[in-house]
Order: sequence, then structure tokens, then C-alpha cells
Amino acid sequence: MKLQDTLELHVKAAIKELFQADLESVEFQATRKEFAGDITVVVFPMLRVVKGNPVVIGEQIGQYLKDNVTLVKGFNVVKGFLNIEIDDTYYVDFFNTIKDQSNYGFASLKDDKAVMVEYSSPNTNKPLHLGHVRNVLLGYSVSEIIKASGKKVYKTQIINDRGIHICKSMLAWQRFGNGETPESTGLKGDKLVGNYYVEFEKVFQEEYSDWLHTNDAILKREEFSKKEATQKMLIEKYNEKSLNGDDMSSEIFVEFRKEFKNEYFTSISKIGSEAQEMLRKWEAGDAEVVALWEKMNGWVYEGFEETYKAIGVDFDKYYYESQTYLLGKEFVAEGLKTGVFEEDPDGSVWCDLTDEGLDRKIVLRADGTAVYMTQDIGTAIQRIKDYPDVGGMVYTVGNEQDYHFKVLFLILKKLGFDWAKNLYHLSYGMVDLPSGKMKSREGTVVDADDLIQEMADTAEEISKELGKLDDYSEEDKKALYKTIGLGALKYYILKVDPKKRILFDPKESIDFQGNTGPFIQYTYARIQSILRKSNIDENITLNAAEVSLHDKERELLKQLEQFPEVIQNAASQHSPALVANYTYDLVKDFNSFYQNVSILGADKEEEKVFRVQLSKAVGQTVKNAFSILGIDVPERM
RNA sequence: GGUCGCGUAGCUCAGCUGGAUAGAGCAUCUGCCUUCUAAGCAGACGGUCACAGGUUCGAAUCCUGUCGCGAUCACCA
Repeated sequence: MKLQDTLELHVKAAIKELFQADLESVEFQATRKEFAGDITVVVFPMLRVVKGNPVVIGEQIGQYLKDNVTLVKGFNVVKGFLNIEIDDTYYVDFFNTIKDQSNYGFASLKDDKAVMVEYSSPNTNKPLHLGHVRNVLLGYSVSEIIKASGKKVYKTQIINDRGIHICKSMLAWQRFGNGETPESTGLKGDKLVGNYYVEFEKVFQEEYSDWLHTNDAILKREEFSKKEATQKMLIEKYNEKSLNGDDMSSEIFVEFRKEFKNEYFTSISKIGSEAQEMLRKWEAGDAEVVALWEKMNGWVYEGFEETYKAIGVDFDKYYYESQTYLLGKEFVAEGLKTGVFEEDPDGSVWCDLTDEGLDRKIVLRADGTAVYMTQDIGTAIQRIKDYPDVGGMVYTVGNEQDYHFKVLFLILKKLGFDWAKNLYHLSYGMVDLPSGKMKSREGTVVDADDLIQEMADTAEEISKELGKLDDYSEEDKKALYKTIGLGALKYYILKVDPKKRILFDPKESIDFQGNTGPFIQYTYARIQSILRKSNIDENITLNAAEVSLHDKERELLKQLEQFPEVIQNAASQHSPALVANYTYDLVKDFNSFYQNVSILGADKEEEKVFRVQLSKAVGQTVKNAFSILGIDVPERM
């Protein structure tokens, strides 16, 4: 039984015996460093049941515990806080139960319902960038954390491989590509295709800019300003601006340029209509277009796989929008029957969520085609069909889609799926640059492959300065630089609360000192060095009576004891940051121990054995914690 | 404008299911490598927890309002 649970029973018994009262629960907290003791009972909440002075009550409970509980060695009361000192035998006994567990902290499978975690879900037109890196790291890590908490997990992604945007890069390649391939150019497939997407946008923008100066455009613009003016009740302002027809920097012009772009693309643009024609052909199954689509997608997938491999993440199942975009319609019909949805006179179908404080949301267009929401409804249901043991899902998607997922989950609940209550949107903040958002057109995207390489380069620089690896082979060095560089990057991203947005400054490179991945990796390597040098018998189990604990050792044991609970919390809160910050605290305590206490040079043999074993257990815990963050740990550095 | 999220040291972040004097790292400054890896340790400096009310024995934490930043409010995905 856990220490806290044991104490809780005894505190309740104490209250019963001393005051003839019943406590519902006892509030514990770790004792602050400046006071003597290991665990603290907060007396204040008991005052509701027991009248009196909290200090006196604390003293009485403390005395009772000392007299009746062998684990309690002593106590002191400060204000309303009862600090309890726990006997070292408790910690040593605890240590002996975990010292040989290589999977310490990980719960065995204890839930027959699995969780499906979706992450990455990229657009095939754009190479992965820093924003995707955050997504992928979060999704992978949350998957591993949920696994470690005792559940089966399926990792999945849905690839956005169809639609007008895909046709844009295909068209541009057909037009300007001269048959280029990844092989002929030496470019990664995703980069090559991404370039053609950019190329399309460039050509389209030029066409659009030219058009904006035509008489046709001026007519449209005046029409637009009138409409805007009525809508926005700013008639005077807009009248004045629209008269200024040739001022291209005017507010109304900029707004028109932005607002009209879509309409221009669909109804006026030459290249736009060609792209749309291509989409029609694709949907009709035109052999030539489908072949081109398959070829270019293949390039992209190869490029993505390379990046995923470099980052160190994987998936159990891939879904493709080209295969799922028609799903969901049957459930719209179903929902219409049960009254979850309603049909408008024009034939479009809606879900009315105004009772929940949300809007009306369209789920099927008047022409009977699906929208994003329809597809997501269908895909969710499809996943449960594919994996009947799945009882919940996690969607790792940026916070700009908070509303969408709120609505999606609500609709699935209304449709009556019992798993709908176990859906979670793992929403995370954007990764912004000091200059603002990353924009591919402005070249301010931080490319994932480049970033990984830069991190490894930085690790190499620092390692060379320190010069500890001179006997390593080039190959081993390269691998190590990658481990350290990636460790720095992953930890940097995972240690912050997913909800918060991250400001990433490429000029100020990620730190390798302090609360960082490399610091923790370094501590692990240090421990391995000790283990290599020690020649103790691994199998010795020290009797609790043989060991008297140093303060630093006791701190470490208390910290180690927390680990399983940290994993459970991290899983229920979907937060790798909890694991990251725990690991940092553990490692800080270890380093303090390491610098203040001699391990191999201990006075007595039992002390040496215990300290080596303790170091090993800390190392194992660090390794386990980092493995669920997706971070490797080096033997040396 | 409506809705959602965020606001803690010069900077980057913990702490938020209410508890003791609000913690780390970076930066700045002191010490510590003839002893297990100094990517480290020990210490100093640094705070009106955005602001104002409220609930409570007790509020960075809960509630209300204000301000600032961001996202979103498509028959796009």
C-alpha cells in the first residue's frame, strides 16, 4: 500500500479516537525543504469537523501517529502543518522493490479498451515544418504515455491527399516540371512537390495581380465595396474609399484583394479553372490524372517517411482522405431520421447546436456533397469499425480548430455513439517566429529536416569543444550528435504546456544547458560511466537495517517514488510536459547527490553498493521517462 | 462584436483539483576540476503572479469584470 494511503487510514483513526469525529479525507503535501520531515498533513481542513487550535490538534495527531505507526519516526508542527518524519526503512524497502525493474513506472495493460491517437495529418503539398514537429512530438509522446499508463494505443494519421490544392502542384509540375523527379534533382520528394505548389501560387498571384488592374476588376471592386458598406454600416467610409479607385494601397483595395481572391480563382482565373478541371478528372477517375497523382503522392510519402524516421516517430495505421472523403453521408441520413439533423428547404442538412450555446452547423451541402464535418463524422465511425476495441480517440490538432472539434464531438454524442464521450482534442498553440507566423510564401518557414540537421550540428560543435569523445568512431559520433541535437529539440518543445504558443527564435539556438534535453542526457551518461566503473555484485539486496540514508539519497528515493503517479497524471491530462519536468527534477536531485556524495569512494561497502544501485535505478527511470517522450539517451557524451 | 485560450523574475518556463517565505533555467555576479564525465555543483542578484473586485481561516490557483496578446466565428480543409 502506498505511504499516503497508509497514513490516511491512521490519521482518520487518530481523529476518531482523539475527537470522536469522522474525517472524509486527509490532505497531504510534500514537506517543504526548509522544515524537518518527509510528508505533511494539512490540519486546517479538519477544523470543520474538529473544533480547536490547529497547532494543538496537529501535535495530538502527530503523537498518536508516532505511538501507533512504526513508519513514523518523528514529527513537528508549524502553524497548521503537521510534518511527519518517515523511517528510512520505508524508503529502503521501497527501493528494493523497484531496483531491478527495467520497466519501472510503466503500468501493465489494465484496460481492455484501446485508444486511437491521431497526429501529424499533413497536407501533401507542404514539406513538414516546425509546426508539424510540435504536432508529431506531442502526438507520439502522448501515445507512448497512454501506453505506459496501461492502455493499448493505435497511432494513426489521416493524410490530406485530395482536393483542389493537390491539383495545383500537379498542374504546376505538368506545366513547368520538365519531367523532374526526386532522383533527377536530388531533392526529397516532399520538397520537390512543395516547390511546385509554391510555383503554382506564384503564377496564380501574378495572374491575379494583373487582373486587379483591369476594368473588370474595378467594376467588381465597386460592387464589393457597396456590399461591404451595407454589411458593415460604414457607408461613408467605404464610399469615400471606393471613389479613390486607383489607389492600390487603400484599405478597401487591400481588403478586396484578399476577399475576392477565392472567387477569382473559381470563376475567372485561367490557371484556376485548369486546376478545377483537373480535380473533376481526378474525381471521375481519369487514368492519366490518377497516375500523375499517384506518382507525385508517392514522392511525398517517401519524403515524409524519411522525416518521420529522422524524428523517430511511427504510425500503426494510415488513413487517406481520398478514401474517406465520401464517408459520413449515410449517418447524415440516419441523423435526419432520428431528428439530430434538420433539412433546409434547399436540401442542405444542418445540426442545430444553439441549445449548447453554439451555432447551426452544416453537415451536408444542398447538392448532396460532403463538407469537412461530414467526412470527420464518417472517419471517426470508420475507425471504430476497423478497430472494435477502440473506446476513445485523441486528435492532435492545432488550437485553431478548437471549435470544429467541439462541434464534432457534440454531434457524435448526439448521434448516440457511446465512445463519443471519450474523445479528446489535444489542442496545442502555434509555433510562431519573432517575425510572426510562418509563411511559406515569405520564406519564413522553419523546415523540419533543416532544423534537425542544425540541432545535430550544434551538438557537434559543443561536443568538439568539450573533446570527450576523441576515441569514438566517426559513425558513432554522428549518431551521438543526432541523439543530442534531437534531444534538445524534443525536450524544448515537450516541456511546455501544449496549450501555450511557442515563440521560436532561430537566431537564438536552443539551449544545451540547464532545463534541457542534453542536461538530462548528460546525467544519464554520467550514471552509465559509474556503472561501467563499479564492480559490485548486482544481485545484492541490502537489508533496510544495513542502510542509513544520506539526505540526498532520501530526496532521490522520494522523487523516484513519484514516477508511476506522474505517468498516470500525464496520461489523464495528455501532457508530456509533466513527464519532462518530473525528469528534470529527478536529474537535478541526482546531480546534487553526485556532487555532494562520493559513490564509488564510499566509506563502507554497503554504502557503495547502495549508491551504485540507486544511481542505476535513477538512470533506468530517466531512460524510461525519456523513452515515453520519444527521446534517446546516450551511454556517453 | 460573440466564443475559446493565454498573461508568473530582463528572457524562456514550472507551480493552477486553494495551503507555509511563489520555484527552475538562461542572462549578470561569487566560489568549486591532482577524487566517480564542470553539458555539472554551491551561492548571490532578480517578483505588485496583467489590473480591480468577490468567495475563503487561507487565492498565482476558484468566481465576476477590465485591459493586453492570440485563435475562431465559410455550403475551405
